[in-house]
Amino acid sequence: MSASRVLPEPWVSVRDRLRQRGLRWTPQRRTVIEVLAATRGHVTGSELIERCRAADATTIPSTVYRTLDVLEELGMVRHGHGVDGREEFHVGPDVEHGHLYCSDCGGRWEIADHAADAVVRAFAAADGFEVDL
Amino acid sequence: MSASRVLPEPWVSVRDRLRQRGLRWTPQRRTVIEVLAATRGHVTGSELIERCRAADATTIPSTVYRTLDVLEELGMVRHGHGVDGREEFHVGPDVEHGHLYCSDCGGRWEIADHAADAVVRAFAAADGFEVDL
DNA sequence: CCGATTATTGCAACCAGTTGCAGTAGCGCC
DNA sequence: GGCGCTACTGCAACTGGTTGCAATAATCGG
Repeated sequence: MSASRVLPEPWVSVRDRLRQRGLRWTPQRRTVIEVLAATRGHVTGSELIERCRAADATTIPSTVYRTLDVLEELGMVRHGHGVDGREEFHVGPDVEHGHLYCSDCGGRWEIADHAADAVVRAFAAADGFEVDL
Repeated sequence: MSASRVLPEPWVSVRDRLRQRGLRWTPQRRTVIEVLAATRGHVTGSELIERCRAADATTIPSTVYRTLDVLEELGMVRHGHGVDGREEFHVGPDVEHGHLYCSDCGGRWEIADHAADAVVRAFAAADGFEVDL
């Protein structure tokens, strides 16, 4: 239970990918990555920090955010901003996707693939833009 | 020059529209509205505050934000969040529009009308959603 | 295994924005 | 013109997130 489990798939390679880039594998990064590995879908910055603190009480916000920056560069997460402007992270390597927010109930849906396609095509047709959701 | 000029079109009526709703016309709101009236397109929250302070050094942030909330309810402004998650206000009564951000240069374009149309239609066709940009 | 290099951490100060509260002051009514 | 109701202001504390800097500690080469 308390023994260190092996990280699930996309995450096992992170350590080596960091080192290949001359970056370092630290206990703090390990904590963040373990939390992310146990997370699916979306998290806000502060949720993430809370969970990290649960795993290691000495966790410090700025370190978490900086780690997330690095992980984003590796393509392991993607960040965006919710309706309220708060930081939100998509734990990937997920498919690219967009969101739809319901102005009545505040809920959120992911944009269905075929709709996303249609949108991308719409922009391409209209202005020649290439869209990266 | 320093005499109080009459506010330009969409703004003249604000005072009365406020009163109709039981809201009040205060010097602070006047300042914000004058600044907005002199603004076209987009502003961030802090830009707005800076400009208000230039007009009246006693301006206080929370008052500005609260005034913006009220004005949003009147439909005079719309707020959203830039790529960096910072508050951004569209000074209206403008047409509805969306934005496209260039991931290479960081620039922003407004979404052309016909493209916006296409997007709205795409969602309607895909899921029956009604889109409010 | 040790020492040098330098990425990373922890901290503290700061920016943008929000919120609760007590005092102030618009506005409608007489 | 004065009164009362209550919306609004100013403040201070707080949330979420970012940044500069000195100290720390991964990692690499020998």
